[in-house]
Amino acid sequence: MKISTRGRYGLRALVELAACETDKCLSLREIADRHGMSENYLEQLFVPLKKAGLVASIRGAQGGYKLSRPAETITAADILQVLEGSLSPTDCVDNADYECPAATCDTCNVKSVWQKLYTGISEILSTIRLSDLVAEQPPI
Amino acid sequence: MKISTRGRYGLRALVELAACETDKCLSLREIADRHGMSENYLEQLFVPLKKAGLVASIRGAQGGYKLSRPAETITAADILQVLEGSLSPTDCVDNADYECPAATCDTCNVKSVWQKLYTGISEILSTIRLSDLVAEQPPI
DNA sequence: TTAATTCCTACTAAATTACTTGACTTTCTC
DNA sequence: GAGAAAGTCAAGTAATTTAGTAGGAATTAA
Repeated sequence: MKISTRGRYGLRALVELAACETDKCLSLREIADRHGMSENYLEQLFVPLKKAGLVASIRGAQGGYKLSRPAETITAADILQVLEGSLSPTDCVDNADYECPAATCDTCNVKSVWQKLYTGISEILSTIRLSDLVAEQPPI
Repeated sequence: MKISTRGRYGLRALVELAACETDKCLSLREIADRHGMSENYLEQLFVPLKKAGLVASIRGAQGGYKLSRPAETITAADILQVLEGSLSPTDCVDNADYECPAATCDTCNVKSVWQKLYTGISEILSTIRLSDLVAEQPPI
């Protein structure tokens, strides 16, 4: 039940973008250097983030990434959902195609646990906005 | 952010024990057969469960395992904590020995997210008692 | 005595994670 | 127009974790 570096790096990177002046963009190199991350690895995380419409890229020199929506409208749930694949603690509570071997024989006695956990995790993360995280940050 | 089979199998197995008559014990073979689990694998999960004082074993023929406390006093948090190692989504919020590389240079801007998530997960899971799960179960 | 069971140790195949490498494309600046 | 600074794309890979398997020793009810 650990968040992987994908989620951790991605969230930190997007807070960085959110903390930036409006319409200024940051290069992955800058973010990676500042946080001690691998630039190439971070690059891979930005592919799905861009595809999900959370960030926009500017190519070429002096280019980089910026948020594609206001920081108030992007939550930790949005980001982690994209980078971790899903917020659910098991496949059985969010993947319609998943066939639980236990479900067929009435032996799964704990699905309600995963359901409650999923709901709770989703609620918590969707109340956390990037703008909140920027506000928490100590001034540099 | 997925619960592994350790946690899933272990929780299901303990609900099974909780559903059993008081002071009767169940063998791992019975549980494993009923749930389509590997008996040897399940056996490995019961080592830490026993060490944590959640189950007691009876050796020899007609032996097995039973809960070592009433089902009302054992929560999903107790079990998952033991089997998953911890309920925290990152090492930085529960492991005092963990040194976050970001913390030293004030670049970690998201610790509050993991802290809130950890608190939420712990709260949810600690309100779920084995006795609740047994009560939910359809009668066989 | 035998069969059922826990206990214990070791091994292993597959998947996942966290990268690295390198070539290619776009665009700003000089 | 050249060169450098970026994003884009496709592979490869070492280390770790996961989910088991395998097999024997110790214990105990019948």
